[in-house]
Amino acid sequence: MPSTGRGKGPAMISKALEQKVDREVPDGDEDQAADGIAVLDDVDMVDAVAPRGQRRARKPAVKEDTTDESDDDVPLTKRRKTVNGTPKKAVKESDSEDDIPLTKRRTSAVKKEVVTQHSDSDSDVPLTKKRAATNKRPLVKDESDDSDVPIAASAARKSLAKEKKDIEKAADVTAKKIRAAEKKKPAAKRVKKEESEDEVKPKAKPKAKANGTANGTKKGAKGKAVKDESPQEEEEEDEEYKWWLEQNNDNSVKWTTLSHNGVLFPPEYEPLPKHVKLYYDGKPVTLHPKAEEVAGFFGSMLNSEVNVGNPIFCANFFDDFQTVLKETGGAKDADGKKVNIKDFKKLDFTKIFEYYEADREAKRSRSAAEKKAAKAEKDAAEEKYLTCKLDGRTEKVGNFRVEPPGLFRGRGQHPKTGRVKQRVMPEQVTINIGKGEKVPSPPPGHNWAKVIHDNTVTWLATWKENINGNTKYVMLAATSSLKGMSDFKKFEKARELKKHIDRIRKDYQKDLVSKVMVDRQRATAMYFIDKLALRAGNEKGEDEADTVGCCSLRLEHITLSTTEEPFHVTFDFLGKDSIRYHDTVEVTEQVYKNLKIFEKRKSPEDQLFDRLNTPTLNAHLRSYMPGLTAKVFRTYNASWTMAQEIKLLEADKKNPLKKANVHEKILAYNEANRKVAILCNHQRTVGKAHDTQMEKLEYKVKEKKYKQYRIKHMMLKINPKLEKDKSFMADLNNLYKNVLTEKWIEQHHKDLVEGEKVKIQKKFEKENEKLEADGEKPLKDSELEDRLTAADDLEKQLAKEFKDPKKNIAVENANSTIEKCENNIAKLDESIQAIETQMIDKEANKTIALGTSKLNYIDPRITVMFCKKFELPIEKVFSKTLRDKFKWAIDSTDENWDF
DNA sequence: GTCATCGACTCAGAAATCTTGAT
DNA sequence: GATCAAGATTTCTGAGTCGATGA
Repeated sequence: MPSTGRGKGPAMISKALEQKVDREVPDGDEDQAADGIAVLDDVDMVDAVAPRGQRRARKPAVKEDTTDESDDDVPLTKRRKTVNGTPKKAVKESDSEDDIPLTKRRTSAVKKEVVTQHSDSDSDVPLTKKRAATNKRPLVKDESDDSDVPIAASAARKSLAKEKKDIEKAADVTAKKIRAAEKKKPAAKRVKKEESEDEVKPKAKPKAKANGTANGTKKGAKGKAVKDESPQEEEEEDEEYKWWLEQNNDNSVKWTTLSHNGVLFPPEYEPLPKHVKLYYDGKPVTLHPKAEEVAGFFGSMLNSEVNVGNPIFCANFFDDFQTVLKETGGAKDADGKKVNIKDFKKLDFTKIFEYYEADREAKRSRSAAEKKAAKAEKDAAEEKYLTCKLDGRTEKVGNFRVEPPGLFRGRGQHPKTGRVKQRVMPEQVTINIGKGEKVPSPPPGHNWAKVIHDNTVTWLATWKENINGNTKYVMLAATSSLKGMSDFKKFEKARELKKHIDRIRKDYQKDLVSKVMVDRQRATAMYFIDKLALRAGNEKGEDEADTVGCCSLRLEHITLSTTEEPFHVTFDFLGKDSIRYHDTVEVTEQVYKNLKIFEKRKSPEDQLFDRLNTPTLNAHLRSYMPGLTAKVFRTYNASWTMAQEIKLLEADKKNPLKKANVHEKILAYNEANRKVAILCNHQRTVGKAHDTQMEKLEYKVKEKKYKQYRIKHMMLKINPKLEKDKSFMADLNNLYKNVLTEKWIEQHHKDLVEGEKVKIQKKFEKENEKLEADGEKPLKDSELEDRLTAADDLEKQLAKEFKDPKKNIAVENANSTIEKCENNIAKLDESIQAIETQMIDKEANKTIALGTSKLNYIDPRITVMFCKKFELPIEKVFSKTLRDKFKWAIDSTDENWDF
């Protein structure tokens, strides 16, 4: 694991160091340099240290003594912490300000800002340099080296960065407006509002239909999503608990009564049939069922290249497999002699894989009735676990199934990936249930680990997994009231940040030039968290994948630009789930300078922000707003971006979206959604079939263009004078030379003939099947041969056309006129356009996952507002589950709602 | 008082399953 | 209306965040 590199940099930033870095940084725009990036020579900012060496709040020297700096030379991890884990600064500020209404606190904050020379115009500088990325969703893949970086994402991120300038300006204006409005309110009311901010409930409209469409129409008539909403269910919905209409100010108590039926254990292991064996060194071996089960874990996933192709996965599996073998008496050959399994490469799981594949295939190919029966049986077994009673209400349980044993699939280079996840026994499971409620029975012959009655938590059952010692929980479904309330509070907190964002931004811009290293690092980190939506970046252990977030970035994860592209930083690191973040962004000159300073005296594997960690950062953020953490910025920026994108759509009076068709409305929504997904770096792996699917679409386009080409030739036959029409002939030649090459036409002709043959053959076979079923004689083979001559004729005709299209493409319909031909060409044009739009959309979504942002980051009320404003049925953008999850938003939001 | 560890929760992409639409 | 592939949705469980806890 790389060293933390903590405390390697100086505690204070000397003027000499600043000047040295100044000489090193590439020449930038003079105006920009003058724009609020001066070194604060006149304001001596220091880390004040308490007499006993305890860290003190950072204050201007004019107000506090400048003392020993030694503490700043001490790595963070070695430093003494602060009161109750909260740095003194936060404590001090909250001491002095916690009791003051936020609106009043703001006044003092503004006063502080006045003393600085800093201008906030830095925030107006676009994050990335303007790029000639005219097409937001390029169809052609960039030829750059970063083959696994989402190209579309990268290009779109650039355009998003340009928009961010306006988005931030709007945020600034909004924050000021909110505070101005609150200032006008009577003081008593203001205090009350701020105190209960977290508890404000969305207002439900009197007659809102919880699950209906946004515009009040009946739910969509198609699809399963709506099919399973029976009248009975609707009736139940009417009696449903609308928590958003009630006040509940107690955060610690999650429920009063709770009853449930426990958890569902996976079925016992079914040993393989006797003839299905693991092979070692070419010979079949017999294993104890326990070892066979483990071999089966690996054998059944041979097609999962991402796992079995990973040497760590294989090594860990083999290690655990050998342990199980030892414990169970090892492997034996056909004669019952012991086989020493010591070389992974000699293991052959093919037979096991084939067995499980055949099993999967058999399941897939069951008849509809069989599938239905199996599902009914499964549903019946699960029924009692599906719901629980919480405070007398029926609520859905989420993951009531105990995770089955298998191989741990750690993402990326997780050091434990491939290890055996053991079967969870009832003796490991703790049940949480209401006092006096009937405790669910453990499986026969077993006991629960414990039964507790803790109403301050939301889980129903828990156990520890054996790989990382992590706790697993059975919790309520996302559609439950508990999760809904929690979701609502999350978005309200993000909305609360809206009021403070301008001064937070001003403050960190100011701190970017602080003389105190820790402040300057924190400000730079905040800049990244705010502008790039980076995650906080907790410290990670040796036994986890090496992934980072903002605070844990190392020098090796950033590259500062050279003179050609001043003030650009390239980020290249693995984030959550080992998803690569690779992007070059433009930063302000001051941020660039800071990074240069932070790099001094460090190695690539050292921490960039060696004086910062997530608790310190979050403690600082809490000083602005109760409950503010780095994570809130992601929610805020995602929702704010979405809301601004929708405002842009609204502002487009030339092309009113309200009048557009449903498809265009969905596209517009997805386009905005995509911007949020790009901001949050939500990626997905490119589907295996993506390239072939794109090729198919491309072929379809060419096919249609070929049809146009033929029609144009027919037009020449109908009206030979067209040959003198320059524009007509140019179109025709262009189609031939630039779109349809000779080679392509030749191949297409072959495809057409082949297609015709297949069609004839299939029709023939089908007719024969029918005849046989009716007990009649099948058609003779000679009949098929006769019919196939039609394909031969087509082949001859196409060959002639290929040789001399002008002469041999004949008018197919005697009634054809120039006008009819033109109509046909226009129709083909429309169809081509539709396919091309589909291709652009498909390519744009190739590596970007829209779901995560829709599910977790975009305030659902923005979506509901969008649907109501532009008259789009909500089910077009929210699936059934999302409609259930966000019932509170659907029920309480109108078209004028604003984030 | 400090700080590593733990507990409880949210967020995340892959895989599994279901639905839709073209042929 | 049967079949099949593509697309949409749901499920699963690993990976984060962040506050609390206790040595």
